[in-house]
Amino acid sequence: MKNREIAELFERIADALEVKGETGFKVVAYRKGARILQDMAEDVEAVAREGRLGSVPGIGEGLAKKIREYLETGKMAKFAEAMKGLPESLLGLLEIQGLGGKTVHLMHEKLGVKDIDGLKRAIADGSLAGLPGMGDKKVDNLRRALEARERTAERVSICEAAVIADEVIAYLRKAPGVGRVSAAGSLRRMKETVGDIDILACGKDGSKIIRHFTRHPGAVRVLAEGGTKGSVVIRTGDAERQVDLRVVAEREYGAALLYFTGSKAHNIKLRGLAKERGLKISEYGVFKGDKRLASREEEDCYRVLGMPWIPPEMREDRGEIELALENRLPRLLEAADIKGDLHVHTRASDGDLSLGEVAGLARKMGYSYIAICDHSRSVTYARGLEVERLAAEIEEIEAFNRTLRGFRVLKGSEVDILADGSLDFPDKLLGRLDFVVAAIHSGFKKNVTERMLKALANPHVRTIAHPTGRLISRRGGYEVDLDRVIDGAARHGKALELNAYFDRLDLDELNLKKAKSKGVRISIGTDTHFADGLAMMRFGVGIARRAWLEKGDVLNTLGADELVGRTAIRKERGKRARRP
DNA sequence: GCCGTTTTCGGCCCGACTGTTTTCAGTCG
Repeated sequence: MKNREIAELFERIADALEVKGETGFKVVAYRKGARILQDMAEDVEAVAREGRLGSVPGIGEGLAKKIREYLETGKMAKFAEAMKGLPESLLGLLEIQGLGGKTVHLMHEKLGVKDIDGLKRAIADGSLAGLPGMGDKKVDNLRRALEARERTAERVSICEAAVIADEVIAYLRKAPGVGRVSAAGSLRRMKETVGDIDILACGKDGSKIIRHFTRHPGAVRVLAEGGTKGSVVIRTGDAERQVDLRVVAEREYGAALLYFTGSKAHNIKLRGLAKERGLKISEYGVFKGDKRLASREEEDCYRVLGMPWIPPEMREDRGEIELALENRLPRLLEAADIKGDLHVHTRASDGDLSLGEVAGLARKMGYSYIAICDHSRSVTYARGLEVERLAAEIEEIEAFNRTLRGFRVLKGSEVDILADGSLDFPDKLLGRLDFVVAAIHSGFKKNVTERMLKALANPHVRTIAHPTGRLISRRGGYEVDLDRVIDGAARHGKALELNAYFDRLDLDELNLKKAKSKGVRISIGTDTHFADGLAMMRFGVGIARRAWLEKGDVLNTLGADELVGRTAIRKERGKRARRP
């Protein structure tokens, strides 16, 4: 799939044009094209082959031609042309806060700055300050931006962002005269990683609330402290994270929340739509001339634009506005729909908790079941269970279940898919289980696709855990042809997992969309190993919502009887089929 | 470069902030 490659090229063309001073709408068009390609669940090659490039909104004649050229020749003449005379390293300067195309162009032209080191030298020897429009403060800000860049990660995991935001929001609720408080930005949209942490509050006296905010005990630096906006750097562990707060009047809360939640592309589409109708939309409301039509609630703003409220997770300009206008938005999966967790470890393998402890926590979450899926014998580093230990665990769970009412522990396993695609336990043992998750933990480059397909064909397997194996902060994942795995799951009527652990979130939103389009159900499991792990479900649900999954797409919205009953029925069918 | 039951040319989201200016450009979200 070349979607990302081509998106990257368009992105760099946009950067190069910007640095060459060709700002404006051409640059925007390339950036938009890049985003569309990245968001596209379909393989751009297939779309091009079927002659459908022209019908993708945002891809016109020009971009379509360049895409075809790249697919056919592996090259894009426009890219070479745009990069002519520009060192590649120059484009990296655009990532520095406060540096845009104009300034980078000027620095390159007048001072011969080519990269970050060149910029540092130009700051140090004073030549930068000599540029027109460049004063002491700008130079100083750039110096600080360079320092900050070395200290803070570009994006943080949604989990880390949520923990910080939850804490700061709780703290802000104690501010004098504060009204509603909410996370905004990509955190509210539940993106798998988050840039800055954005928080919105309302209240009569913005300055007082912001002063309270900048006095947060974890704040190591205050970047801004005004009447409507505050910005601090908060230290968590060894990292520093920027948290921005905006305070608006209560009557503007909805419009401001809509605006600060984004995404930018969603906002732009909405504003264009408003304009077509003679309206104007800003963070202060939806206006007709000077008349404010809506601003208090997000719902009001959407309503005067002729559509129902759009869930934040959908706000990416991926067709949600068009659907909303036709009143055809899907009813997304909700946290309350989840009846159990389908991937949980205990102390028997590498978890921290006993069976009783994890079941107790699950009950507190309001679940009616969990599936205990400890590792199998080959995963020695995780104390994988031998046959006898799994048999013992099965008996332990059965005995435990007899003591319970209104809750059930499902007997499961995260059984390893071995190098030859066979499973780490014999079928007879797997047949005693309620829920079998198959997974790869070794041989990431060895026939992964074939092994997964073979596992999916086993009648006892219900789902494949973390099907790409990526770890967001650490590694890309297995060498796997996921399209074939999705097709295999569809063929065998099996599910695929959405692993809700924050560093996995695997399948990701694009692959979830693909799976849904093929009719493949998704099992959401937290893969929990410790007490806080079950709560990761919120991220799984968030990503599922970003992929537009509905209740019916997700396996663990079923009750335990239905879930296990289906297994039993399938096994029965399998047996009958095998008997001539 | 994209787009169009107003348009095939002339539009293309909106406002705030900052720092540099003496009326505005650049950048950001």
